[in-house]
Amino acid sequence: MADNKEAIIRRIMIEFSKTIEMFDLNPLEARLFAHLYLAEKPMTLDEMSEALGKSKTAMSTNIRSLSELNLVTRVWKKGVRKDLYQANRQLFKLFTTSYMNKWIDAAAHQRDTIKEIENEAIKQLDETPNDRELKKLEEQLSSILVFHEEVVAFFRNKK
Amino acid sequence: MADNKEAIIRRIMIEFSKTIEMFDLNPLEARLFAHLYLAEKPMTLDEMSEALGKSKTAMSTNIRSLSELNLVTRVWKKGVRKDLYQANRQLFKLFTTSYMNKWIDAAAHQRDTIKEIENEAIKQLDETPNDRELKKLEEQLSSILVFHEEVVAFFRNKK
DNA sequence: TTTTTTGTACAGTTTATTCTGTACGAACTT
DNA sequence: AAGTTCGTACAGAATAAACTGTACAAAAAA
Repeated sequence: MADNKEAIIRRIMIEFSKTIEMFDLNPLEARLFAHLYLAEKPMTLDEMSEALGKSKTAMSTNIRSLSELNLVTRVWKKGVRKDLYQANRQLFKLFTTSYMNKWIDAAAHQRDTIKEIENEAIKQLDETPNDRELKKLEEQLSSILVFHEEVVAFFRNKK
Repeated sequence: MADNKEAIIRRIMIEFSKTIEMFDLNPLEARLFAHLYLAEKPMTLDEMSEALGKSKTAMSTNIRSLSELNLVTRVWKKGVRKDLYQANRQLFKLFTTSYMNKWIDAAAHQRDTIKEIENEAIKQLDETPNDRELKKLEEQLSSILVFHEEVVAFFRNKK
């Protein structure tokens, strides 16, 4: 009977982790979060290391990533000297927010870069207005820029 | 002057490819698409290989991935014996559609798997209704299932 | 038919990512 | 103060991903 529960937990870990990985987390980050989520209590680096069978160094680096994504929080508990981390619990909001923010930041940055290139092309086109190849290039840049703007708007829109 | 155009093309390739990679394409797939998009004409595997400086084998496997994602299309041209591929051109629709479909498929599949595990837990809970740990596990499964349903709905909604 | 050309499967190599063990500074304990 | 404990930086090892060259089946050309 206890075996059944263990088996269920193992399966949840595997499947839940897969889903979390879809949000661009590496496998260990995913398992770490899944474990903390199921544990429902703060854990130390040593405990995580023991539970997942990975080095403490790996816990340290991966818990930091999760922390930067606001997926876990460091908490204090009187009398406990080690760092304690716990999983934040509003799954959907948590993952979609950090995921979309990443998209928006990256896409906006790419858009700006494309815009710069286009400005450069326009400047050169001023000097040689009859350069048909350059003209075509500028048009392509324009369509790629529109694409980037649509992507940014798309994700902004979903928040 | 021709140098300027080359430089612009090179920069577009780099930046555009980065954006495409965000849609879960590997670097070569991304460069391949970017190149085909800028070329604005169908190309053979040998031409791509030459243009990107990578093996023909790599072209073959990566163009197939792009094709499966509906990002490129194989076309026929009278007199040309080799396979010809061209980039599809409605960037935004192309990328968002294939991206979201991938999300929806994967998330729905994960949801079903979680549902199965939950059914298993419920079945066991019928046999041992007083098992508080098992009860808690079932509740956790339920919340994870809700999460999955929200993810599926989220992406369905955006199409 | 035989010969050439084309696309791709597959094995092995190269390159990139992930993970571990050691080492060390900072903070706590005695 | 000296001695522990803790978290993490860093270099190297293990693992995974990407890429190449060889080989070969299918189709076209001779």
